[in-house]
Amino acid sequence: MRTTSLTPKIAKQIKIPKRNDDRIILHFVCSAFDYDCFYASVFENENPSLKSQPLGIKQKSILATCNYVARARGVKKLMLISEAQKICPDLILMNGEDLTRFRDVSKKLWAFLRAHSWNRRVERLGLDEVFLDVTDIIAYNRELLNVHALGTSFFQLDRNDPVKGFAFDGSRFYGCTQPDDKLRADRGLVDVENPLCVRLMLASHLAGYLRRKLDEDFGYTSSGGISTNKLLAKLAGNVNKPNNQTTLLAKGGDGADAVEAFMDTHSIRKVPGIGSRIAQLMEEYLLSRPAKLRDREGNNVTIGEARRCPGMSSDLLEQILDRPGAERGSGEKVWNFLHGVDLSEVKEASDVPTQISIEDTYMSRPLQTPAEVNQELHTLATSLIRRMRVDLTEAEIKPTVQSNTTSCGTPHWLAYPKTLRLSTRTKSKQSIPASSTSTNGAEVPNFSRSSRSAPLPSFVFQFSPPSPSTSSLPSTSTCPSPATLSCEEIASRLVTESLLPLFRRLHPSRGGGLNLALLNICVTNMVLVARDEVNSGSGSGPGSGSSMAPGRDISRMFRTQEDKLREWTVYDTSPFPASAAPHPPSAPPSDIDINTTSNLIRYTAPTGESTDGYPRDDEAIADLVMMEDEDEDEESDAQFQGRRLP
DNA sequence: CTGGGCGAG
DNA sequence: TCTTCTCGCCCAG
Repeated sequence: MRTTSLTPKIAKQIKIPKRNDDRIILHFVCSAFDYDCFYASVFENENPSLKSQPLGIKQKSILATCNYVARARGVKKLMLISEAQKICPDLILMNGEDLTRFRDVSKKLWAFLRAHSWNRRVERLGLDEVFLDVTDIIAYNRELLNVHALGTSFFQLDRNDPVKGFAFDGSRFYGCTQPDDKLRADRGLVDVENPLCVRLMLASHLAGYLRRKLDEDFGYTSSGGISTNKLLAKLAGNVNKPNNQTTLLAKGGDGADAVEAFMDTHSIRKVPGIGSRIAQLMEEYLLSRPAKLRDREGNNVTIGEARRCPGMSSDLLEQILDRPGAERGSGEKVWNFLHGVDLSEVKEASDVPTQISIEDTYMSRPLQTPAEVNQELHTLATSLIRRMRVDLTEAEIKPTVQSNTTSCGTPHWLAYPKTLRLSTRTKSKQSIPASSTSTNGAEVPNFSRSSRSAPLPSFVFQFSPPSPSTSSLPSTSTCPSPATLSCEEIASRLVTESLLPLFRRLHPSRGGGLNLALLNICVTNMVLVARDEVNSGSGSGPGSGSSMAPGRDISRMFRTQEDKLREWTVYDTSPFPASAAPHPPSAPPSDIDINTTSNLIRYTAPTGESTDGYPRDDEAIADLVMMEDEDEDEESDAQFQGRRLP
């Protein structure tokens, strides 16, 4: 069909992307093998006696993952619980539907790595993966290197403190390399004349140090990849899992391009950034072309095959991938990937997420009645409010990570989400797997989510002590705060005033037979609060912030290197004040622009009266809801308000 | 700005 | 049986 009619442009010059070796990128995967093994590791760390027993993590009716004791007994991840229990009757099952504990561990590990960065380029991917751009640290340490005493080198982790760091043997790589010619006498040795080789060697020792600390200090093993961009670092890390690292060398022992050889062994689906949709489109094209690629089982087109396909080019790929809504420039992006080139930057660490969402699925028993929906929305909304308090607020005095105490300062919001979104999915009888392609025009009505959004009312920002749910004490005992509302109270109001109107927009038909397999609620569109002079004490809402003084606010985000590393030294456990007194010992890097750190918007609080935009007027929203309600059937409203018990 | 698609784990 | 529970980016309208 469409794709097969594409013809390579013959006369056009094909540009071959050139790798850029300026950067050094590290990639870590904690408790590798697969991401959800991380879940098992978290439970094992909470309760070490589990390590010797078969442990499974369940989510709904399936086993999300299991530890290696369980795997040795034949239990597999993604198995049905019933099946797993048949195979292994003494399987210990933990519920992994609530991700809180995994998030907490993930944050801790991420904070550790972040403390070692000099440039804030520390990007999280999922809960258990992190990229670091360590170009600057490596450049600095390369200058320190004494080529005549490589064996007794010292890696400096802090520019301002020559003692902070570790000793290493600079004549060798740490961990594994790729390629790794075991027959060569110079295996693992460094070509001192080659600057890139030296930088990769240094990075291998840094990665090794960080992985050792992750293991020793936190109890999490990890795999690591070391290369010159995110793509290569990530693929390299896959080579020696779960508890080792791989440095991708530019040249093999024979001087051939090792990166290209390395890339060519992978199937295109292994490339992060080439997902199912892109891979499918590429395969449709490639498998219809050369005879060699055609009649073979499985669509495992390799990178080498795609790259060497006659006429293949950035432009051809752009055509192949062109479809309504397609990302522009993805042809060039994929063409770059095929050559081991990835121009994307490691994003800077951000203190606030761009969205927070909570969802639950009801596959085995879809929700049918509005009363059920009401009940579930309440549960979800309560979790969402709790999460907002955890992830979008900060106590005035920041707790130290080691002591793990939540200090009793007046918490304040770091950001206000502007938008609330409700998504649902109905259970469809004939859910067609993505692999089956519609042959002509008629797109498969692939069951997917639909959503509606509305402004998030500001009463959700009424404060209360941090996470009363996790405290064993009655919530009144600590940090009494004015204008305190519990998560449940806020959730109830949110359901009736915002979520139900949204739900009715999504599902105008009344009565039962809703057949919902998924509910998701999400807050997004974050507006960062300038948190300088915190308006402590007030039940701060989006309108109550004082005007900001951006200078101090930003400098606070760039604490000095000593400050950050101090968090991880054994002897100094003193908490540092969050907004310490004027503290400009080392100026923040001038090249950092707050606008590039995230796509979050800074919130400038109006100094006087409220503005026409944000913050909104609750009453107006309430009115809107009332008006909408008016043309609704009252009986059905009563159904929505009703609480149904299981 | 909204609603959907895709890609990551 | 494409499963679970997310998060982020990008697009068109």
